[in-house]
Amino acid sequence: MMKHTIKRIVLDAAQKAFENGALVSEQIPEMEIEEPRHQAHGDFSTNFAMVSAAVQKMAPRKIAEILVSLIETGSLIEKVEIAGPGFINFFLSNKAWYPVIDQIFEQDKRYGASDIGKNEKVQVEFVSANPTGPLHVGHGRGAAVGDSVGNILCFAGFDVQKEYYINDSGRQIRTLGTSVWVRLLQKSGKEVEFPEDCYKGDYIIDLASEIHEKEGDKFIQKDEDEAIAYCAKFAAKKILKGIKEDLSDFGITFDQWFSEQSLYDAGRVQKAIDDFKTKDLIYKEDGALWFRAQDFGDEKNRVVVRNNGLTTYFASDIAYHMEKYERGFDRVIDVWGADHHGYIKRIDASVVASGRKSEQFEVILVQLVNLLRGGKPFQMSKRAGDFVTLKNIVDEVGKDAARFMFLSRSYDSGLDFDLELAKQKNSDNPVYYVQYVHARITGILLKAKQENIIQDIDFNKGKNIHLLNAVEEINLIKILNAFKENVEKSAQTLHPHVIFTYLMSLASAFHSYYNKHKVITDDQEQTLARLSLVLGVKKVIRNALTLLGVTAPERM
RNA sequence: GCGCCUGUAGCUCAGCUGGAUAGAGCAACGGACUUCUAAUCCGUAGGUCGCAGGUUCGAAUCCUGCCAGGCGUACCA
Repeated sequence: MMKHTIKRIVLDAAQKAFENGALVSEQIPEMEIEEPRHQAHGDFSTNFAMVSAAVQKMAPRKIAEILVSLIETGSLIEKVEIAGPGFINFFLSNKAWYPVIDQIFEQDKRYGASDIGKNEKVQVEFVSANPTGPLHVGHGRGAAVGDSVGNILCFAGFDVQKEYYINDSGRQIRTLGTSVWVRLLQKSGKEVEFPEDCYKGDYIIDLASEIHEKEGDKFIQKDEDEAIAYCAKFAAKKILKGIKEDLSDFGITFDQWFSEQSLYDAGRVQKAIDDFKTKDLIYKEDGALWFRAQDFGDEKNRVVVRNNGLTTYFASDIAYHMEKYERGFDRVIDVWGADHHGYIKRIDASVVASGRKSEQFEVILVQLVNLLRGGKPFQMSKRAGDFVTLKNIVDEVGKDAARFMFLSRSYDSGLDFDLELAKQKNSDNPVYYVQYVHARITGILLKAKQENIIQDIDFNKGKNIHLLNAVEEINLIKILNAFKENVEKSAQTLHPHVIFTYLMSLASAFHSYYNKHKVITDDQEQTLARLSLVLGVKKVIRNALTLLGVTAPERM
């Protein structure tokens, strides 16, 4: 919001300059107010003079001089300088920053929230793993990203719904049933070879044991199809329950669990195909029905109904995405693993074909997780069945460390996740660095309460803010002020690691301040000012951690 | 072959809707605990931003072409 004020000042000065004839054109080209990297360049800087050079037919530095002469310095702006090729640098007075603290106290849990979303209805769909096995590390990263993106969009003023799509229909469920059934037969003492294309994990054997305990050997006599159907239903239900528990332990809840089967039951898949047929977007070839995806930018046309009469996964996905927009979402965001990237264009094609804009469909492609233990790679092969589950990870390193690690860098890059490192309770592990700030501040506030300096460790109004004059204090306030911009940037780019980076810089500034200045001193008035500042820091740390789904502990 | 992602300090990565001297953590080296939690801080050292062109007053950032790595390229899900 500070940026806004500066922009206003620049625009006013430009207008004045035009009115008194110093500038020849009233045109204002696209200009930036930015925060310079170096302190020597002030708190804010604008490239106005440079971008205006062409329009004004004047040297940038000359334009800068005209503007600077019209900008009043005084209470808020300490000084204005011209630098380099024509940057105008603004140096703010300490006083200009104090309102930030008041805002934190006033807005508390809403501090940093934005309204850029304008209540737009957005759906974020993530994880959506097949209920054929437990969630693994890759799902964990997708879950952390999807959940945080949802939180951040919500905080930025979007109307967000989080959804999990359950692929409870189709061949993989039948394969699951077969897998369990074969294990069940083996359990009953039958010599049956385990099929190559079945799920090999130990959890299949566990499921078979459960059925065996409940039902005994009764399935050996039963009709194969009937038995497999029973096993499939039993296993899928059980596995889905496990998935829900694992996600819940990971701090994730969904607004809706959407069943693929329900699309078939409601006739929506057929309806989608019929709809495309009437638009002449479907044709028959080699006994199969094809969607003209190529007409909408895909590399080739895609099958929706196979020559055996069965619909493809793509067919139900078309119906599913149509359904999303019919539910009223303006924007649909899917979080997928990078190995599905070839699928984007085809869904996009179907979305456009059904009358929506391409911009209304976005995919967050999360690159793969490379699991390590003490620097050595871990094998994760679903085929062999010896993969590391999300539950393993959460049990071993904890929810907070896992989530923070998953969000520590952009999902555009592959992630090395070292279990040994995530487990360490020291500075190698960034989650402690940040949580420690929250705990440390709580410690200070508790001490202040004990000494009767404050009534309660949480209070709702800053005191003696004007006494905050140390460089480190002003610096901290500046970072606190930047929280909202970071939320907005994170929401606009759909990148939660922006919040991670922000947290690290705030934590660093706080630890630095803590080591240099004592909060509680003999100077009562100053102590109150500093307590207000650190409580402000505490609130912002909490707000930011909440967006990432990480807890803010009172003590560690 | 084609498509998506990546290539920045010894390692892991920020910075990428163009801005002024490219940042952080780890590792290395040297310091700071009688103090509100040393799970911390301060300092030193470390870089042809994969390579080559182009656009621009200005390029790690945008465009083109190479090179390297990961992933994908089904009438599977």
